[in-house]
Amino acid sequence: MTSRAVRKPHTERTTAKKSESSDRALRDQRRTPTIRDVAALAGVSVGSVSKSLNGREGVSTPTRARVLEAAEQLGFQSNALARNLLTGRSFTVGLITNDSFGRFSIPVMLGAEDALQAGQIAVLLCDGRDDPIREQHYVRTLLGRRVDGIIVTGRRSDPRPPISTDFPIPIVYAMSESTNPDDVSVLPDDEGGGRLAVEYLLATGRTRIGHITGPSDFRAVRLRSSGATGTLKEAGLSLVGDGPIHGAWSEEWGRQGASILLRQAPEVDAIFCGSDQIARGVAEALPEIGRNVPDDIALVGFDNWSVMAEASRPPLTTIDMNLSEVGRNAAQLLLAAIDGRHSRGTRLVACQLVVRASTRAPDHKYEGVPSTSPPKSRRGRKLVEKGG
Amino acid sequence: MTSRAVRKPHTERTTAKKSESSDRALRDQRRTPTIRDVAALAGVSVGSVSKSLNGREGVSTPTRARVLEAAEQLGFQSNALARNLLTGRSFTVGLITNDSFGRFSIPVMLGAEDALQAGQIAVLLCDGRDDPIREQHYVRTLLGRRVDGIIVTGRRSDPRPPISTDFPIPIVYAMSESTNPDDVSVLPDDEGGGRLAVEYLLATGRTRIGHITGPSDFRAVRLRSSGATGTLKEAGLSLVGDGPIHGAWSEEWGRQGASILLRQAPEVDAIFCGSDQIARGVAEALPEIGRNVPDDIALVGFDNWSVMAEASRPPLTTIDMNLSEVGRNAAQLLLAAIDGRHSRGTRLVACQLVVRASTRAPDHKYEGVPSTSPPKSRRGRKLVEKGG
DNA sequence: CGCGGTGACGAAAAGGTTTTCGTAAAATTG
DNA sequence: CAATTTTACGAAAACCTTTTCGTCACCGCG
Repeated sequence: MTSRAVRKPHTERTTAKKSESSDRALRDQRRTPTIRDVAALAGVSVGSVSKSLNGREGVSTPTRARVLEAAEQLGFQSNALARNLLTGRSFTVGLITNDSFGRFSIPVMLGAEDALQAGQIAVLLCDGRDDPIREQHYVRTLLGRRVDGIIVTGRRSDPRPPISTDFPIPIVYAMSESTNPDDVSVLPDDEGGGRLAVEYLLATGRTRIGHITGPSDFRAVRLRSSGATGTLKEAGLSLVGDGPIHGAWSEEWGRQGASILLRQAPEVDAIFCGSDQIARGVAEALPEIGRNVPDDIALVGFDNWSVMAEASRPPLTTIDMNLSEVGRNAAQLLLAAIDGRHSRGTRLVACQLVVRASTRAPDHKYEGVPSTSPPKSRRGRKLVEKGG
Repeated sequence: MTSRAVRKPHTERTTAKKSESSDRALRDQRRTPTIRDVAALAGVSVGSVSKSLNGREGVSTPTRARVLEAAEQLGFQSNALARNLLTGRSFTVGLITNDSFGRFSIPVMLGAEDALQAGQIAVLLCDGRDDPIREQHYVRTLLGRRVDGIIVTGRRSDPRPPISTDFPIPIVYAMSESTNPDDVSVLPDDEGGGRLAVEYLLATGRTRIGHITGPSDFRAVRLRSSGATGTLKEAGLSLVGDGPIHGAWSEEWGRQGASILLRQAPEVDAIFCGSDQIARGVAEALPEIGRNVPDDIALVGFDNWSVMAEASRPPLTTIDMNLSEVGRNAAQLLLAAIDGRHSRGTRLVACQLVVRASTRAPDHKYEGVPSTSPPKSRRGRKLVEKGG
């Protein structure tokens, strides 16, 4: 370093500043080192340190090496606060969840977190608790923190009002659609899931299919039903009994629903249920009524909630909503929007059939790999422009 | 504003600057307004705006009102990045989770988020996935973002190695203890939970108690067992059969375990299970062996996982670990540490008994409110200095 | 009327980084 | 060897806010 000072008279002032900085660094060693400390230790200016550390050109190889070594030695870590202030971006997005119970939004969150962190973006977690006031508070806080975007997730029976119109940063709604058709939403394809279930039952030779599901004021319930009935219709069939049997999202309801359906339509040979919980209740009740699963009656659930589907006797064939894929897609759309590539409308993520013992076909007719329908290439790419 | 300028000649330069800033504000209206824009609109300096907005003294009432109105009009929101850079604090903590399945760490997370946001602190979410490399990466990132502290949560069978020794910011481990006794950890009181279960069974007149639980290499399993056996010992009793029966964390194992236990000890009149899943399996199997729940055999689970405990037939009496309380405590300890009030050692959060039909006492002898034992005042305040 | 005290406000620095611009040295060319 | 280009580096501005300090005006009191 001395040789440098000799070689370059104009660095004298720098050298002076350096020793001064060194003193400071010595004085309080506990302080996390700044770029100035690195500059002082390497005997260069802060500008050169910045260039070296960020791989920019305009600095010679030996200098760069010296800087890198100094940074290493000091354990220097660039202060993101300062950098973000300068760039005006925080490299952070807000994640507002409204599903405290968490069963649905957790996989979505983790999928989103995964996709975002791959883009070097951090996630600020906010639990909105379905409280609009709390949510607005979070939105304000997030704006104050200059997040680059916001993901809103939550399980709701119906589309939700948008957080705000004319918002300064991009928003993506995951698992909960905004009522504003210009907003970007990502949802599981509940209707496609219903189709998948019935297609598979038909393919395994079942024709007298019943449907026990959740409350009819859930949009997902209506979509799954319409997917199921639509597929039946195309095959010239319809649901046995008096159509979909609506009740609560519980095993208890599954047990009740089973006996109701069996009374309405004793000829039933397959039941498509609106959730794994319901399906499990049905699986428990059927043997008590004298029907065997899957030989007498095949059973398909919904959610692929493994702890339910696997613990059921027999384990449940079910529809997986690919929730983490929903989260990943939402995050990718948000990243694109942050990057200026805006989109609009609702995007559906395809569901996937997971086969377990509750539908093992009595005649083993169905040998295909059902989870490849719909084709992989369409997965998560089905874009439906709705409204507007 | 003009009157101001007249009254105070020395503000002329300011006035000039003001119009210049106004031009800038007009030029690109999309830009989020800064404190300078507010200052320009209100006709005061940025310093005065800062004082007005933060409720500091040194600014007259009319001026303050004018500033507030200007800020309102512009929708001004103070840039947290700049403020944090100045204070050196980010008012953010990192939350590293290692329980991707989420059933345990989600309530902890939400409890922590709740407590932190009450302290105006945001939460950066990181999914460590039990991968040390990934975890280290997150730690680096978090340090770069200058978080004020870190909470590490995760479900592990045993204490985990600390993230780092000699760390510049406070760390609290929640639901997973650090092997370093100087670190701060918050855990549910599994042993106390075991005591609670057996105390209640004894109080309802059961004396021939069996124990079916999870894998013995889980620390929680050993603690729950020892709580149970300890309480029995104090009553001059011991577990029936050959002691704790270990198996998997599944309903399937519960079913198997039930028949094993019944073979070992046909006289059993109560079973304490290591999880609700196991208990539910037991509840399913017992009637098939000809034993009624709760009349012949009382059943207590662990976790209070409502979807399991309530769907079981009969619904399960169980032990609630107060997980969100664990999270809240962890957050409060972290806030205290950030505030300079450091602590050390492991803190246990008391469990709580939740009574449902699986233990309804045949003689209705037990009428107390069991969930008040241990006393509320002790909840979450039991501090155990371990190690060192 | 003059003096001191007080209150209101502006100017400026600080916080750590990136980026631009200017300058000096080195390298290249004729 | 002179002239020109290239390269390397330092200085300084910019990002936005908070806080301190200095200054000016006004009020009250002697």
